[in-house]
Order: sequence, then C-alpha cells, then structure tokens
Amino acid sequence: MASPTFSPLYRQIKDLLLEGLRGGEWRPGEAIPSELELAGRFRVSQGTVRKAIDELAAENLLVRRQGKGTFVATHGEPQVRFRFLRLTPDSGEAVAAQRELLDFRRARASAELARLLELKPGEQVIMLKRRIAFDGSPVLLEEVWLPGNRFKGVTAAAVTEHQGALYNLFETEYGTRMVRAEERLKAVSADAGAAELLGVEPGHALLQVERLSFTYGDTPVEWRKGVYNTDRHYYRSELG
Amino acid sequence: MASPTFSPLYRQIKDLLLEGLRGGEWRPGEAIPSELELAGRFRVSQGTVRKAIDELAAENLLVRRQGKGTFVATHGEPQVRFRFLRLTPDSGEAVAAQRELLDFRRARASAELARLLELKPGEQVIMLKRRIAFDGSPVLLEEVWLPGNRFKGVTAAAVTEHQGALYNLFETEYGTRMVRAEERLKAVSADAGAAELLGVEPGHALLQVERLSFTYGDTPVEWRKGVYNTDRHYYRSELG
DNA sequence: GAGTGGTCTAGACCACTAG
DNA sequence: TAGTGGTCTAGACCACTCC
Repeated sequence: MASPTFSPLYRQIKDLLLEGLRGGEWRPGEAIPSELELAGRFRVSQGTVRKAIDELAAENLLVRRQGKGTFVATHGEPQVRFRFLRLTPDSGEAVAAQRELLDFRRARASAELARLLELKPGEQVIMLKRRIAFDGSPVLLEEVWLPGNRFKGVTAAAVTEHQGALYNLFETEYGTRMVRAEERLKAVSADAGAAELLGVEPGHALLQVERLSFTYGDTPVEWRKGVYNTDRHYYRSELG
Repeated sequence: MASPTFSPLYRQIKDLLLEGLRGGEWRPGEAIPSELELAGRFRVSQGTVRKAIDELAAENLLVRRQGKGTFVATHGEPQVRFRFLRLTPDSGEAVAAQRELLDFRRARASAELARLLELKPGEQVIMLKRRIAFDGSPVLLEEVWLPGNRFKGVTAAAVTEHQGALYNLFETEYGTRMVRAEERLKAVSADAGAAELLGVEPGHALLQVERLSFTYGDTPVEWRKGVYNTDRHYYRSELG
C-alpha cells in the first residue's frame, strides 16, 4: 500500500496562498483578500482559512493587522530588517550604515556557486562587492552573488541609488522577497586585502559569514560571503 | 484612563499552564492533563485550551503527540539538542563529543555576573571550565557560571557522571529546563592559555561565544563564555 | 474500544480601523 | 457604520496510540 499522505484542508489552502505569493499575484506590501472572501472562494469555513494564514504569518510571509487586513510581508518594516542584520554595536544605539559599492560585474557561475544557487554551471551571475561602515569606520566587507536570470536589469547605479538596501531593491523592483537565510560563521585571519579595506592589521581576527538566502518555496536566490570586524560589534544569535 | 490591557481567555489559560511548568507541577518529560480535562478544570472550551497549548508548543515548552498526549519538552530528544549546539563539522557526519572537566569551583558573583544572572553581588555561584573535543581533537573551551542557590548540590563528580550533558543534568536533577538562550559572537585571537589547550598557535583566530540561558518566565540561570576553533567546524545560524 | 490530539464547521460576539 | 481580523463556543468527525 502506498502511504495515503493525508493532507488537511488548511494545508491545501496554505499551498494555494503560497502559489499566489510565489506567482506574484499579491506583491510585497499589498493586502491579500479578506478571510471571508478567501473562505468563499475556496469553499471552506473562515476558521480553515484562518489556520492557513496563521502558519504563513508564523513564517513571516504574511502580516496581520487587525481591522485593516492581511498583508504580504516586506523588508521595509524596521522589525524585519533586524532579523537579517545580526551585527550590533557593543554599546550605544544602532547607527545608520554607510554602504560603498566597490565592484559590480557579471560573470559565469562556478561549479560551486551553481550548486548553491541551483543553476547550471556557466550560467550568468551578478557579483557585487561592497564595504559597509558604521559611524564612519569600516566594519564589513562582502561579496554578493545573484542569479543573472532573475535579476536581469540590475545595474551598479540602481544599487547605489537604493543606498545599498538590497533586499528592499529586490522586492520593489523584482518582486523577489528574501524569506529566510542560512548563515555559516567562522573566525578567520584578515588577509592583506581585507586588512587594508577594513583598516586593521593583517592577521587580525575577523568573523567570516557565508549566507545563502531563499525566497518562497525554499528557492535559493542569493549567496553572500563577507568578513566582519567585531572589535566594536558583536553578532547576535538567538537559540530557542 | 488607564489602558484596559485586554487579555484574551486563552492567554490567561496559557499563563496558568506556565505557572504549573515553572512551579514544577509537571516535570520535563511528563504528560500534562488532556485538553478535555484542562477545559473542564478551567471552565472553558477545548478550543480555548488548544490555542493556549498551541502557543506553548510553538515556543518549544510543550510537545504534542497525537494519540498519546501533551508532554513537557525536554533536552533528552535529539532534535532539541541541536537547537543549542550550533557547531557543525565542515564535512561528514556529526561525531560524539568528548567532554573533559578542567576546573570546578564555587565563587562569589562579580558585579557583572550578578547583573547578568539577576543575583546580588557576592552571592554564591558555581563555575566550571571544560574542554570539548570531536573525534579526538579539541575544538571548544568554555566556562559555565551557575547560580549556586538554584543548583545547590552540584558536584564535579555529578557533572562527570552525566558525561557533561549539562542541560540534561539540570532538568533531571533540578527540574530546571533551559528554554531559550541569547548568544553574542566575536572573532578573537587565541591567547597563550587557549592556544595551548586547543592545540593551535597563539594568535590563531577563534570564535568567541557568550551565552545567557533562560528558563521559564525569562529567568536567566546560566552564563557561558567560550572559544571555538573553527578550522574544521562552522557555527550555524538561521535567519527567519 | 477508549482515550488522546487534529481537523472542520457554523455562528455569535469583541476589538480595531477607516470613512 | 461597515469591514476587517480576533476570540470563544459547541459539536461532529478523523487520525493515531495503546490495551
């Protein structure tokens, strides 16, 4: 006997909503239809729709606002921004970041990158390199790799105009919202190039961060690799 | 007008359940009463109890098992163990850890530690220092600080017998379950002592991890500070 | 078969937002 | 006042575990 793989109704509704999100039927920031309307459309009770939306809200894909509606989550809201930027100053308030674009180019995906982004080796990718400073002192150096196909028209100028708020740019211009990411951290020694750009001695201990980001449906759409100077900042991690 | 601070019924039920957990009415691993029984006891519908339990399950305080009951979460289950141990080998399977107790003593809390653990300065604390190896090579060095009051009878022998599985020891012997923790990461250079104990050169880049752990009701009950050798391992972080 | 958690419904009412 | 999400109930039935 094949396993029946029982799937409750609310999960099928959830999948339908996910399809709409993935297909761009409702874009980041927009409201989805009301619970009652969805219930009518899918021929189920409001409670069933609620449970589907509950899960999507728990996964930070939707945001409920009582009295107003349910909205597609966005990287514009401040609470969301800090879920992805884990670097915090040792003391004092968070300061605005100064982002500096050091390089921008198109290239072909290496075997390794193709594997990570689920592309064919040799497919076009976009690479950008940047330096981020807080309060005038450089703290972060990173390379960002994107599938060229999904982000066709990206230019250095567009990135600069958006002041480097990449996730915001991606969702406003491409409807691609980064939903979750996995990071791998190591402690490394600064090489000559990084030391120069971060203003530290070669050999200085730096926090190396590799990040793979996913959009709806666990599709990988961004790879980052960077180093952080943690002399005056620390990386926050919550274990729950 | 003072704000009415409306609190829904299910949240009050949740608080009652939390009290039971905190007070030790049901210990880690035990089953709590069935939903119908709780509904009867609290004079609410089953649905309201369900919603309270839903939230506690989402916070990993309770575990539901269909057909069997709802149980107080424990650090014994393998899935839970990896929520707190974020170090993963670069390649290959996770290997069992060899834990070596290097020091164990009682001391008085410094002002800084007292602040972190919400104690009075000078109150008794327990400090233990240990080294952890994977596959024979030392990888992790850490100090653990505990409030002496809550963990009165802890001895070096007890820790050794438990093979250093501290969170397991705490909950089986003291009914104290670590529910969540906050970590702060930095990259640092190995000093002479750490280098010696980890078998690396002085100045080698190490990942420094400070951890504050909490039990029910966000009560801090453990402070850790350690360094990891990340030459063959990385620290996993999930951004959601 | 009895007991547990899991799903689904229908309906009533509350809290919040906006015009 | 109308429309939205949020709470609560009562009851039916399903899926799973254990005896």
